[in-house]
Amino acid sequence: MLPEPYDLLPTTARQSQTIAAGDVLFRQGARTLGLYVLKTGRVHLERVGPNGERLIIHRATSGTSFAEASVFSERYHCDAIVMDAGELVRIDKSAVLAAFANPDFARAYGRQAAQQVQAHRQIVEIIGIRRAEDRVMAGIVAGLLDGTVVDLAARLQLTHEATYRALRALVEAGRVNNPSRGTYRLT
Amino acid sequence: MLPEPYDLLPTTARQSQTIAAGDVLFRQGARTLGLYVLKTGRVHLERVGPNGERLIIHRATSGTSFAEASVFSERYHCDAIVMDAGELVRIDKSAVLAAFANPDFARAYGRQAAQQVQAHRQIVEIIGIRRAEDRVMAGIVAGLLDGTVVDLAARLQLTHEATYRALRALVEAGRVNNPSRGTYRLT
DNA sequence: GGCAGCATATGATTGAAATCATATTCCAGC
DNA sequence: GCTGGAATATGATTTCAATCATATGCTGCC
Repeated sequence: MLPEPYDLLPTTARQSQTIAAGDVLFRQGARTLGLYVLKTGRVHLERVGPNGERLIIHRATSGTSFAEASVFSERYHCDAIVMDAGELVRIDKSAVLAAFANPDFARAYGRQAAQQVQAHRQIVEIIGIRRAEDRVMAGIVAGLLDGTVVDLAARLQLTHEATYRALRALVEAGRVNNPSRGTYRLT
Repeated sequence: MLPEPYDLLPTTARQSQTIAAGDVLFRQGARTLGLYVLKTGRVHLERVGPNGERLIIHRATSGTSFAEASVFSERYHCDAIVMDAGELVRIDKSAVLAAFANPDFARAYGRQAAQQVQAHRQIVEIIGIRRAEDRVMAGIVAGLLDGTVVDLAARLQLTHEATYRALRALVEAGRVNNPSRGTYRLT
């Protein structure tokens, strides 16, 4: 099943496809087809700077959508390149635009988008915390430690070494529990 | 005039108010009234962690909206505290929810939200760049240097000193032009 | 016109996270 | 049940941004 709000769209609006590493889903300047929901694998969105630098815009991970803004645009503004093989669903631009006439879809979209914006703002604030220990603590408080420590480290823009060290310091300070290897929770 | 998409709402949905430093716009747990558009001043959104830590969720700046997700929620999930005096507009939750029945509003909302999500993802990617020089370069390529260097530094989560040094290095490397004191642009 | 405050700018020192290295545990797949 | 790869974990070293310090230019305002 697709994540909200795209589960409300007719099945005709979706198109599943498998992707292999190196595949290019779209190129900067190409006509927009719609957005994507990544089931498995990894996809990078990249843009080439004026002097030829490759600038990563976004790294899409399993279970998330990307290129949502393409629904409102004529052309893609970046390249989408598959890093790891997997599966995705393409969702028709026209179907999404049409669905905005349905208030239920519109509200579901709005809710989802507003929550995502909020989550991103919080991430930016947390990443702005300089001390690794404080940053990891904030990340845990924000509920970012749902998967592995390696995942947490990536979300916090820290190396996993720094994250492990911060976790140990937090455990030693009694602010975090470490009931078993690899599991940490708030005291 | 209000930023998109709130300019499409009836004027009855808005309520202007002046705010003073220290004012509390809402508290965590309070019934939601709606979202806010900050005209001038500064507002912090904060949440108290389980162990009493104050965690800043977001720092709203002039011209931006905040608490958008409250439209879809019964209770505010954080505190909103005025840091610097200014003016804002409160926008009724019910008016926004009703407006989603208007496809024009819904699409404008969707477009705005999708673009904001995209911008935030890019910021997160850029902030993840370790070397100050590369980070500043990416920031410039992304068009983040529209105001002062101090503003750029804040957006990049760098100190302004590090940002100035990076800019000088980029100028010396011929990657950035510094036609006059305080102005930098891509070569 | 002078003063306060902020942006610009850069040098010296410090500190903390990145990097490099290494070991163990866990799990999936053969 | 073995093997390879990833997560967990921690130590040693290096690097580079933060911090502290200082100076100048610019702007608004009293």
